[in-house]
Amino acid sequence: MTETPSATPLTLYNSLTRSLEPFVPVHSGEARVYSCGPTVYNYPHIGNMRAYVFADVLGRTLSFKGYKLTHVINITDVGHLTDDADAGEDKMERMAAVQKQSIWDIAEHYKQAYWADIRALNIRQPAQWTIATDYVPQMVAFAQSIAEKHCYELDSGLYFDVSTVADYGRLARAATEEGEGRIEQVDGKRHQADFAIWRKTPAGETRQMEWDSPWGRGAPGWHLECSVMSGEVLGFPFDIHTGGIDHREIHHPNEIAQNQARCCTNGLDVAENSGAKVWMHNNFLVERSGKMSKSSGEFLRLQLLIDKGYHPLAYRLMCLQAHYRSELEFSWEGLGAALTRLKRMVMGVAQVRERAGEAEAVPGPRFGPFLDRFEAAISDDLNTAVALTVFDEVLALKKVDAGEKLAALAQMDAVLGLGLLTLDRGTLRLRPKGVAITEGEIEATLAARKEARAAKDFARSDALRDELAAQGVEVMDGDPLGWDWKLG
RNA sequence: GGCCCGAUGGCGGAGUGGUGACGCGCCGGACUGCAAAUCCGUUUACGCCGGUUCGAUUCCGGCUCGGGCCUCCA
Repeated sequence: MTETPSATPLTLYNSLTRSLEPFVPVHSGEARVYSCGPTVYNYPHIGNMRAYVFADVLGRTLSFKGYKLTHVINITDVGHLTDDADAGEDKMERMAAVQKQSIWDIAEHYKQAYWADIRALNIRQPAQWTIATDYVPQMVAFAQSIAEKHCYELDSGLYFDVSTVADYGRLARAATEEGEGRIEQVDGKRHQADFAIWRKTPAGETRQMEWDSPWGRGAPGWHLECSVMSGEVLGFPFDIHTGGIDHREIHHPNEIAQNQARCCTNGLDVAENSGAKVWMHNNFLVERSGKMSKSSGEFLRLQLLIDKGYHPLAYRLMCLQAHYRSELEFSWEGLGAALTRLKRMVMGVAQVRERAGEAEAVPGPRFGPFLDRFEAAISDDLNTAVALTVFDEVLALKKVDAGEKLAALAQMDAVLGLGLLTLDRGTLRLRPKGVAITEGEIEATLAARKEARAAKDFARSDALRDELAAQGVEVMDGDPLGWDWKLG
């Protein structure tokens, strides 16, 4: 019997070719990944966070496969307009006006909120966070380098002529011509798809964020930022560029066009010409009541789930149960299901930990086939849903060495990122925001109930249990914790 | 109008040309004073109509329904 000695090759879906491709790093043994991060003009909603859970699993998988990972996530704090007609307001400027704060304060506040969510979801820190406003000089330089051959100037700014690069829009699979004329046109644009590289501050106005440039005072275009930051930090071409599936239509095709111009290449027949070899996009988290849209006003924040008593890692598990390229249906019921599963996993691992003791161990041959299947699943375009089932199978194995089992579980959790080796049941018991009862009161009532039970006064003990239930506390005699919050 | 995607059991969600993943729920059992928690076991599916095939949920065509993008969004 030959154990599979060689690791399963990593296969990833490349949006540019719309096909699964074996991962071949640009630099041997390395993986350089750039992920489109948030525009920090508002809180992220849980759908936004799915993109970072996805990017995190990708990064963890690359690490698991032995690649030296360099991951960069950007923070956009300027230039992202409220619409794509190059005529809208800057999102940052608008929120600053609404909240009567400086744009810098807005950026800082929402950046911190985003980072809090990143931590709560056990998303690993990237090698570098790039902040757009830190790269303005480089953006100007980038723009200058492509201006002559690929851009033209209008009163409102410097525009990129999409006809100057081959295969514009191939990523989106969109026709470049026609157009229903449904978006507001900017006077003078040569092609509907042309986009702003530099937006001039209108005469007589002053923006909170503006810089000098050869085209006058103004701000960089949104698409320019990602081309500049990814190229600066990772170098063209780098391995993988990730983002939400919505970016596949506009933002990334524009980024690719800029990269083609910058690299002085033309056609996209050679993947390197797009700046990144592989473009990956996660699908949306959807909610039946409508799309998860910020502009619709209300949206689900991670903090809301926490306030209701759902541990954030239950949301991460919910994401992992589905493939990143599939739409995922959000519901409270589904989130509750994930929390229940997470609790059981955590309890199972805790038992293994107890029996394993302190001894370090490595998984023996008994675990080989399982770990192979785990790796095969994760290597198959990140099939976390199947990988999870392998984890569960290993957890359920009887009569195996606890230390070895723990080591096997640890290897898998390093990819899943659920923190299963450090979490305990108590940590998952989040206090819902709405409840008034204190834990001291709960303990007191539980003590009284214990006495009643000892005295076989079941009427009283049941009454006390009902009393707790009415306040959102569920009594569980056979559970190590003894009680838990009831979720609405 | 244009481009694209999907349709799997109560819910979510994998996957496959032929032995019906998995999770949660339900049901049964163990445990419990009774419950809950936990553990064990069990149940239900592949939108409709054709075609290819020895055989299709899986491939092809049509239909119906749903969704996304084309306008800010991960």
